[in-house]
Amino acid sequence: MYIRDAFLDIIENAIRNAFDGTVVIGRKEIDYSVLFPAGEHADISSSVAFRIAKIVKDNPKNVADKIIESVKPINPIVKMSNLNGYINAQLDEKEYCRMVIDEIEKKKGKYGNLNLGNLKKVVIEFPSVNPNKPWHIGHLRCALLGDSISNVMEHCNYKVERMDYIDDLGLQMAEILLAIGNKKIEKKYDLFLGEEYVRINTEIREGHLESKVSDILKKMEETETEENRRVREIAERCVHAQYETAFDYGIYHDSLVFETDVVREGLFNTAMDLLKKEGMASIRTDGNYKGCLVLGSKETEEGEGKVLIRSTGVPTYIGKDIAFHMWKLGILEKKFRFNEFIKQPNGKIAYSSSQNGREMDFGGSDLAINIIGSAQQLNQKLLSDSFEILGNGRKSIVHLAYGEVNLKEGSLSGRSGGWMGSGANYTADDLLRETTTRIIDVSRKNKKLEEGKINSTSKKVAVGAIRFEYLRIDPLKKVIFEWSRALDLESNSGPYCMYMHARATSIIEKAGYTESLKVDDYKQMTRGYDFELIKLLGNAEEIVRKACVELRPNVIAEYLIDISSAFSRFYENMPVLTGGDAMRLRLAIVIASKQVINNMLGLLGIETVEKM
RNA sequence: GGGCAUGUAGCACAACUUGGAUAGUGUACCUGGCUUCGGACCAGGUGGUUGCGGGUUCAAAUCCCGUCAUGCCCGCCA
Repeated sequence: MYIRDAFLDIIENAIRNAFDGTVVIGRKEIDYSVLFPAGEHADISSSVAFRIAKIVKDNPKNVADKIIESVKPINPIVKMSNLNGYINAQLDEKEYCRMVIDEIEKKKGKYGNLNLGNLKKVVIEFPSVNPNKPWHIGHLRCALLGDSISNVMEHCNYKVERMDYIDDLGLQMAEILLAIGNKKIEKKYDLFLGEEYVRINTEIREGHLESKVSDILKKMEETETEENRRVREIAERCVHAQYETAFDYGIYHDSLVFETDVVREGLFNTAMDLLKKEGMASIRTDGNYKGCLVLGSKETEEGEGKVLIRSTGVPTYIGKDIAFHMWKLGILEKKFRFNEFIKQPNGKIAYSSSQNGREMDFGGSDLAINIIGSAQQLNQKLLSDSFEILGNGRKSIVHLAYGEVNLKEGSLSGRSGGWMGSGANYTADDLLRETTTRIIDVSRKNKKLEEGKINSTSKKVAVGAIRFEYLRIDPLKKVIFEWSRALDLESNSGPYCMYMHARATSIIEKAGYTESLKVDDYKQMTRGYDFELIKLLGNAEEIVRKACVELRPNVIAEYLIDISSAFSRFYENMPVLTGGDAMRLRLAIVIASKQVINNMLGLLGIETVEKM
């Protein structure tokens, strides 16, 4: 960030001096005029003269000249020039290289971090998959986005809580109860449930099972029934199975909230009472919604609004969601209690809401980010609108409406079995298995790893490949999944970046260094491939900021491609070990590059390897 | 009918929030490079009416208006 700031300082001062304070232009506006041109023109540039030209009614070229005349360059900016009105600055490559390398050396794993959050708490909810099926490749997109955005926000100094919401009530669970009976389980539990769910839905479509389902549903929604107890048990067991998948991909959580607890803990009723008191919900006395509690004031038109409690007294999904968010955003006095749910491979315990747990420091934030598919846009809009009122403008819900994943053949429906394939299924488990197999083949051919390490390394590379392939795309875009693309390991890929990291490692090892080395001679620095790389490495903070503010990890993926290919060009063209006088400097650049690639991959949740 | 999102080389993406210099990257296709720190690599080339039509501007993929196409949503389902 400092190069941008240094440049802004210079320009801001120069404008003040050049126009004796008669031109009023905000720092923000100057900031927006900054660009990093691709060509030879400049290392950093500003188009602010065009804007000022309009104010002072002069032509941009004259204005730029005037500004440049009053410039006092500060290191590492050494030369300013005017080209057709653009104010171009040149950096001293030796000085700038020293600054960037020192900074990376100083901050190491924290290089690229910045303070945007001031430790403000944010609850990030993902992927909230129903506990009756395995995660498919669409759920995986949600989970990876949530996980990566959590990483990024943590590195921007937010206090992040990774939350999962488990809908263990509702129709789909009643159907599962009916489907599985006392069947023997011979495969992974989530897959077993998923297949049974598809089977029973075929039967429901063809037969007369509706009344059976609604009987179960009714009993399930009552507390203290066998069905109620059993459904929770199935849900927990299913989530445990789903989390095996999550852990394979390096996805972790802090807290899980089960829908049964939203209702059971009395939290739902408290929430609805509060809504009534605030005049935001009312019981309808006639019309279609007669006898229902409806979101919307008494004056709301007939037929408008959303049902929160049905005339039968059973809460709706949206009703429970609102209650849940009132807790999430600390609007309710009433609290959930939590118990240990599972110890995760990263060493942290995930806690779940539980009848007999204890109160813990979950929820109660001012900011909630929901990573939920675009299909839920309307509900999410209702939610965030409600909370603008409820929270007096201090509470906000941000819905990241990511585009859903589909197949060429159609949707990945859980109910009709769109996620089931002929050879492999479109599950997250199968995707990882297929990708790992593919990577083991490549690894064998390369003969860089001893046989005993091929499997574990290839799994890491596979996770990197998949995570990168998902995260490199703008969250809002819809995705059509294809095996051929998923299994592609070439340039714009995770393995490519991981490969460059491994290459860097191997160069450093060959040079006989393990840690860092001190460089005091930057004379060998040129304006070639070395400087192109250094300029990129210097931009990390800018990139992380953008990714955080926009909730778009793809910004980081894009950056990784840039650094990795610049690094590749650098070491292909500027030999390190045989670099003579330049050897130490080049080695330092390799060490710095390795660090930045490692940090940025880390934000995407990709673990680096030393060899592959 | 109303709302939201998307539309950029054959294919997959970036640049759009904040207008700025020749619209970037990968794949595919064509050409070249391993006795060299690791070829999951590098160098060069072909390929673009930024869906379409207007407008604003010194300057539009980017902003505004209109229009077309695609997907999703609009239930006392979740």
